[in-house]
Amino acid sequence: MKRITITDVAKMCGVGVTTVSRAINNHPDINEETKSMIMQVIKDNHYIPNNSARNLKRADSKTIAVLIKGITNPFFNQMIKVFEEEIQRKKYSFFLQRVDENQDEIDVAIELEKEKRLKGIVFLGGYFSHSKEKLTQLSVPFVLSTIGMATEFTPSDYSSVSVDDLKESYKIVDYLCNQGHKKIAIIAAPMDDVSIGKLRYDGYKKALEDHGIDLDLQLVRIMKDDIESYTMENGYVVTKELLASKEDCTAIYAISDSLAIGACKAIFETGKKVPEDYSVAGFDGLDIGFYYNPSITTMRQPVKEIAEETIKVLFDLINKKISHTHKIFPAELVVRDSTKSL
Amino acid sequence: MKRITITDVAKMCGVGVTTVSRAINNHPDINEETKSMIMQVIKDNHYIPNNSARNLKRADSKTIAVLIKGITNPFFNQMIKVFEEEIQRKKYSFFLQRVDENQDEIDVAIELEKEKRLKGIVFLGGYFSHSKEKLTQLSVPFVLSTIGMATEFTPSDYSSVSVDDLKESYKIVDYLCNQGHKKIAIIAAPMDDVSIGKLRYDGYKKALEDHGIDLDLQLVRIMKDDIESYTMENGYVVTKELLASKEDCTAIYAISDSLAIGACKAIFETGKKVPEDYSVAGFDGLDIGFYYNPSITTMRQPVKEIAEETIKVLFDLINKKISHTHKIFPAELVVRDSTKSL
DNA sequence: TTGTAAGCGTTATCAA
DNA sequence: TTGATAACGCTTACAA
Repeated sequence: MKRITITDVAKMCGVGVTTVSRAINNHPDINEETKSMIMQVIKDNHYIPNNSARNLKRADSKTIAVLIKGITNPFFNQMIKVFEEEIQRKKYSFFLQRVDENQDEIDVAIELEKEKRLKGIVFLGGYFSHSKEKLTQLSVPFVLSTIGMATEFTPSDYSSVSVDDLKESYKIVDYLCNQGHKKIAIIAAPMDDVSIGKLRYDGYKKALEDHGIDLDLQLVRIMKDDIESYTMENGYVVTKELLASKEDCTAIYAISDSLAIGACKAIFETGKKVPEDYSVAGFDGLDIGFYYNPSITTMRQPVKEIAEETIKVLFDLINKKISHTHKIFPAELVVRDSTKSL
Repeated sequence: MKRITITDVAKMCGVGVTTVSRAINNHPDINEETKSMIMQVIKDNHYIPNNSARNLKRADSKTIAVLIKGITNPFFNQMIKVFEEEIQRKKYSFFLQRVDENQDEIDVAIELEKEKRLKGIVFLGGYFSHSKEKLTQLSVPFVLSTIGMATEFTPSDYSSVSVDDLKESYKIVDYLCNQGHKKIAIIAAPMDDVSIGKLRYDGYKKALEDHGIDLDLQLVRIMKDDIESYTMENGYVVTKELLASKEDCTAIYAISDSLAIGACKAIFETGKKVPEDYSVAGFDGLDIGFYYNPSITTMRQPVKEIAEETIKVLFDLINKKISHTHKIFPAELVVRDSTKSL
């Protein structure tokens, strides 16, 4: 099956390629009749323009790319939907690009920017520890969404929209303490995580401190790095170990809802109950936390608002209305059935 | 920031563009020294080739695209991982393209095929009710993965790898019947679903029939079409209605695990228990089914095997080793805690 | 081992 | 309102 090009279409119609191009791209300077004639021929012959050629020639393209690291993370599911809606509402097209766990998202972004003549980029997931020099290689506006950064980084190099992971993490641990828990284990990220993993852990430490509870390193359990991070499986394996160690604790704070669910399963398997024997709390506000039995106490991130604001900031950046900004949304403590007061 | 092209690099290096191209593409006919010199210049200046130009010029490209409809479906998560591994093992590159719920996947495929000079395509999700004429517009090999088709369709137009949805669905309902259940409700797909939704429903009907149980339309509950299909929320809402209708039943068969979990939640909310008051069974074999409380009885699809075979079939097609084939894998009945015998 | 030059399929410029 | 024609940035004969 030979490929049919714009030239072929032009010949069939007995017009020049320019005219065909005009018809395709809804240019004004074209006779309505010739246009509809051309469109008919195109339809009949199933002609589809080659995007590579278009992108090559075009100077810009009204597309926003969303780069997402860890596409399996259910937390991103709802966000993607909102991104798509918002971007299309602005009459831009939306392009979702998965980036591999061990790929550099900036490299991917630069490549894509050239290929698709992007107007803007949203980064989702990952740690995002890049040098300023690297960042400046991106010549289109970009926004980090729900990628909390340790504050030592100078925030003037990029824009972001997220919750204050440290503060919100503090809140839920604070809640646990107020319920009378003193021995609170945490399922945390490996220490090389300088992003949300570190921030949530810091919030945990600070809350304990403020309640006069000494940090017990035996209760700090790190996700396995040979299992995908933040997953149910990881929470399950880590909690099994914790339980087996006979370490004394009344509550487990998992830094994601998925981890929390894995923790619950591990608890059930040892014949114990949630929350009767152990209170379990998560973070994120995933749907499954509501459907789980018991439903999971968590900090709910306002995903919809975050996603909407991300796009708003991005377009403000594109339209040069603003310089770099950092929007922080509050999370909400959702108390459900997986925690009890002592 | 001016864009830097291959010509710029060539000038900087004092060589021709061909030589630079050779360096980039690991061509053999190039002096090692000039090559490393060029690569150094490229690195220093952060030159990144424009993919649109490459794709435009290249005749073919060793890329396989996976088009997926309903990317939020957790069932696809594991498959994607396997696809990526397998494709990279064959030294091809992997491209994941999301297709919108109301987009025509064939159109997307054709466009992409031109743009990226694809070697092959995998379709995941959706109903895939396309005419033969439409199918022939695709000029590269493709395979439908886990997209069961009603058998009236002539299978000589495409290849597929999946389970026998009708047969496996029959098995789990048969199991329920053997456990003494006679009033088995089903959470099924809308009747315009001619794919797995219909097949699984047909399996249910056949199993009941073989057990001499009359089909009770009051127990056939259809997913809401204003809620995303096959989701926990949908199962939850539908089950709430079922329960409120006071219809008599002892078991609920949901045609996906996510639906089953939603069903459980609805049951809990009315103060009833699973499996004591209602047995609940799902389909797919999602991880969450294991972690849920109670763990969910389900038909586990061998996702890894299916994904691997999909790629194998695709490459056989590409290498012209075979003509269209349809591989069927057996699913496995996994009895867990959400069902009991009467 | 290297370089020149001809496309790949579009869109944009400019003249008709 | 139309149509040549020149790019866009790259790969690849072909020639050197």
